[in-house]
Amino acid sequence: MEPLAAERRTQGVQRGGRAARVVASVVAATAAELTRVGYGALRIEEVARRAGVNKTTVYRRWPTKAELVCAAARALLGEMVAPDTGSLRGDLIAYLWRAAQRARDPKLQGLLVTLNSRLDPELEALVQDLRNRARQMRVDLVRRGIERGELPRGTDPELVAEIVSAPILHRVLHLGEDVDEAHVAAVVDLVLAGAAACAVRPT
Amino acid sequence: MEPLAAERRTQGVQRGGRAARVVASVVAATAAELTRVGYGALRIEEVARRAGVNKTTVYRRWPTKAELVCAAARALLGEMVAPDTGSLRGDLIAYLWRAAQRARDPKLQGLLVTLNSRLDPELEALVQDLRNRARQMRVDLVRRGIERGELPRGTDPELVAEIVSAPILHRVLHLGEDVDEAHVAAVVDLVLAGAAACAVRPT
DNA sequence: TGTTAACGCAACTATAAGTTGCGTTTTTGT
DNA sequence: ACAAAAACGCAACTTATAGTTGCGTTAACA
Repeated sequence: MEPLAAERRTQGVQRGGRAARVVASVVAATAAELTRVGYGALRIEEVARRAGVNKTTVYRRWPTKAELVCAAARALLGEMVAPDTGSLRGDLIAYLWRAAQRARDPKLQGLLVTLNSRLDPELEALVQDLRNRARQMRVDLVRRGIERGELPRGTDPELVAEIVSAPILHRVLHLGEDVDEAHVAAVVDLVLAGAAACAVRPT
Repeated sequence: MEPLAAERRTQGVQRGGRAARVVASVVAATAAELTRVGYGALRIEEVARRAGVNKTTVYRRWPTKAELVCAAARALLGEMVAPDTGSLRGDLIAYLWRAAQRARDPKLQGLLVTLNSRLDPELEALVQDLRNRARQMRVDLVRRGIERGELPRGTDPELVAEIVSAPILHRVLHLGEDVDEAHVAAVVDLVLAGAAACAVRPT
């Protein structure tokens, strides 16, 4: 029984060989071109030229534009590791600041804009998965803070996680504006104060 | 001195005549096609077919895809009127609930996704303008609440406006998820409680 | 009612997408 | 080391869509 083509495409690439070099350069070129011209105007031939390979090579490994962009996203968007500073306030500031930093990385700019643009149903599944992981990490941070007694029992961790992260994510992902660490801290402090005073109950 | 072509394109169309009908049907078809296939795959010829006109008619009035989408956005995205319920809490809930409702309108779906996707620099100016107006309206609501004494003096109205609106806008515009009125109220209540307890000073 | 602007239609050019066949190079397995 | 298999480069090709042009026709307005 031979391995499926889909597996060979993304995993079965030999480490360090020619194939690995091709994949790496095409992925980098895809991200660069996405930043330069965006998804709609992304031309496979130009990606190939920029990567120093023939366009048939790109077409054979990634038959569609969506698969190419998915591969680039998987390769360049590594998992975030959960912070653990000892306090909820520190964890939230650390997490949101790192998330903001990453979102401002010029190399990831076009890729993130593309993923947030609902351009292809095939990209949506990947985006959903990435978002769910990140969201779960945020909720877990808040839940841990509640268990530590930093917020009242009965506080809804999902609501707090959403309210504290949305202002930062909305700025950097949606508006494309920058944030500084003081702003992150101001948001976290206001929301934590609200949660402490409010004690919203999960429905 | 004859009127500029650009003015004739969007304004000088005679009321009720054939031209007005053409503009209206093309604008509607553009929005519908944006919802169906998105900006990247938007084909002028298909818009024309759907609008019941010839493609040359569309090309003559709107030479580029971006101008066509801009015109559709201007025609379909009317100004929001500021709420005035007497209380800051009521104003914020009313504003955010209406904004969420509008963002969920199926006819506007594709248009809003397009405007949020940074697909064309020509669209960005329009988007910036729309966003700035909306943002200013939210800040004014909060500022009025502070002047009424509903929040402490020294509260930063821009920070509060951002934190209270981002969770809702992030959900409906960025994530494409739905919100109910109870959720809007929960967000507003938590943020107002935080602002009351925090009294962040503008820098 | 005549003048003008807008529209419909058909044909055209140009560009990009995507495919195929074949020879060459690299990797892999023994 | 050497044969088999996989991946790559190259050139040529088909197809599809974008966008333009010229000309005859229709509808609005004074």
